Amino acid sequence: MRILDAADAVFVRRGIDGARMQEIADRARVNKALLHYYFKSKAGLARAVWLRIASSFVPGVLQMLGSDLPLKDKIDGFVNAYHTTLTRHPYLLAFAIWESARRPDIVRDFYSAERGKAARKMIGTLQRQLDAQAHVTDTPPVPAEQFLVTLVGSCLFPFASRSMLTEVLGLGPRALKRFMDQRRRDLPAFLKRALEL
Amino acid sequence: MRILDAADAVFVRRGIDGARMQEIADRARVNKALLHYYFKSKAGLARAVWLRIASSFVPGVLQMLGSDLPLKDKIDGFVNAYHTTLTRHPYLLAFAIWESARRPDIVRDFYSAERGKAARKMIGTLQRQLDAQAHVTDTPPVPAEQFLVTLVGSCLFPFASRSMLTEVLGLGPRALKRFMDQRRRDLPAFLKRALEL
DNA sequence: GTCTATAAGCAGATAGAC
DNA sequence: GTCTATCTGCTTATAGAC
Repeated sequence: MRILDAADAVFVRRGIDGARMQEIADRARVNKALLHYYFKSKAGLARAVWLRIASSFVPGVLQMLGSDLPLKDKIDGFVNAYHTTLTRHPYLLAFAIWESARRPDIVRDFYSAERGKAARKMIGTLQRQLDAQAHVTDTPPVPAEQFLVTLVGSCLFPFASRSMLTEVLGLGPRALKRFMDQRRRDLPAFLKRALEL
Repeated sequence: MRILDAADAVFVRRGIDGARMQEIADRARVNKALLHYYFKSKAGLARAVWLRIASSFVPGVLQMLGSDLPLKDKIDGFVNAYHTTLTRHPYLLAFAIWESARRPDIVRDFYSAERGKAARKMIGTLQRQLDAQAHVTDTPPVPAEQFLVTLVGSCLFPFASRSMLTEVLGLGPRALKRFMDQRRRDLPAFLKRALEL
């Protein structure tokens, strides 16, 4: 739908507060009145956009992590998947972080009962794999929740903090791309090393 | 200064676009006109707040990372420092991520020539320590930039994504606190394990 | 369903008294 | 320096024609 695509682009770049209905209308080549006709209010449109984004970026990965793939393949799969999509959508993660912090209810809105249950089950599967690995290496097991957060954080964070990154590391656009390409290769190895995988 | 404190609180919670000069004035117990008298415009006030925040949260840590402390102590120090300050300022990181993504110039504004140089020097020190460690373990050296991003990302990310975290993991406030306390203890160990420190 | 026109309210900014 | 009062422009939202 043209309106949702336009709204997505504008909300993600400007934030819900910074977005203007007029800009969305222009981009969708309709007029403001039509936005209200379909979505009632700016908040309604923002909600629709948010749910669409979450639906397209979260469930697939949750399912993959909950599958019976070997742990190392999950790490590779996760890093590759988000490197691909977040490279294509550079503003998306900062938007998701900000709006989810500002309006926690829109997150709860998305994690309905079923999705929450699926997530819990995914954690269980991950934990069994980590326990098995701990058995092999004869070390204390790593809690699945902690590992998940480390994986997600170390993988996603650079996409959320690009401008801070480029300044601290002093990278131009070219060097930044090289850095991220290297990261896609090296991060999985680093994480596996911590697990002695 | 009362105005800056009030502006800080309001901007961090609502974002620059979502903040209202009236709310800042009320909180500072002055009137809107005075805000403009001191800071000229909303943008000017936001800039002042941003620089104050960055000055108080970044340089100390950069210096610590560039010191000649042993690598393991730096990891501990980093994780402890940010767990303390971000627990005290729960909205701060999401705000920093969002505004730095939306207005990259305010980041460049802060990383003036000297600070950029200090950061580069810090990376150099870190790299020497990682090289030495690679020599000890007889493994390929970890690039300092990559390690830094992994450290920062895995440590900071949960503070930026609290609401998503609690939903995916299904944690209440109590359980979340336990999770973060455990993380403060376990994350340094996990990272050291990857470096075989 | 899609448009034009406009209402109603609010936010940032300034003038000017004290 | 600090206040009250006010201006100006913009933004969401609706009314109503087609």
